[in-house]
Amino acid sequence: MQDEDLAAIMRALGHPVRLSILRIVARQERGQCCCSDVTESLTLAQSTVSQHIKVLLDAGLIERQPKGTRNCYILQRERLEAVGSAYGGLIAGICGPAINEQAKAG
Amino acid sequence: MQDEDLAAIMRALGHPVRLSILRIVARQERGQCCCSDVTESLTLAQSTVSQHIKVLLDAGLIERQPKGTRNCYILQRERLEAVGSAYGGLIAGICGPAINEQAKAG
DNA sequence: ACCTTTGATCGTTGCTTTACGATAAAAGAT
DNA sequence: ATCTTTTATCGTAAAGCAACGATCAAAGGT
Repeated sequence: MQDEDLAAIMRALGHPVRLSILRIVARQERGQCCCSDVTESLTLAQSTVSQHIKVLLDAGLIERQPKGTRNCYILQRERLEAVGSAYGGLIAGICGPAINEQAKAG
Repeated sequence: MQDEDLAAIMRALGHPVRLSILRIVARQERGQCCCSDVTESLTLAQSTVSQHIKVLLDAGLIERQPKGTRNCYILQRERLEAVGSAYGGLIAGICGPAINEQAKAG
């Protein structure tokens, strides 16, 4: 994963409300999924929640699934885990091989 | 680590230039450290770089170390790794126990 | 004592984000 | 066919961010 992509995802994760939304989506996933559920759990206007959801959608962290009159969302677990790996890679490339600076060049 | 803190750090990591700065700091750490080094490696004004550095400082991802007329920066490896763990915890709490929704309540 | 280097900070400009209410479209219910 | 529910989108205001040049303070060099 490229720096720009990782940064974009980090930005998407960089708001406490959006972390909450991820948790809410995860929690309710097996019963119904949600969206007005999310709005109920947060003291925010529906339009605001919808906007946050869009950010998560654009980052590929959740997926939309129309279901009748409502839109359900499901976690993109693989993507969430890929972000973890990408970050791990960044850290490894930063914290590990910092011992010899030539490592990057060679 | 709390959601708000994690989100704040994510936001700090949410800009490609700042990821680059982390890399540059890591690379040069053992020789001199840097700062004008960073500015040289990036096609950005010194003030802009300084601003990005401040964001990383405030997030606790690097540390300042005055050295004569220049300011050197060093990675806060533990913090970077703590972020990885915190994210891992988030993922685990989200991707794992989503199978039974009662887990969170009980 | 003076000049230079380094780098933080200030002030500004333009863009993006966050929050809101209002509106509109799609699906279901009556 | 009409009404309701759900939710995305629009428009907007306020706050925040990213980039810049200019400036100022601190440390070293001459």
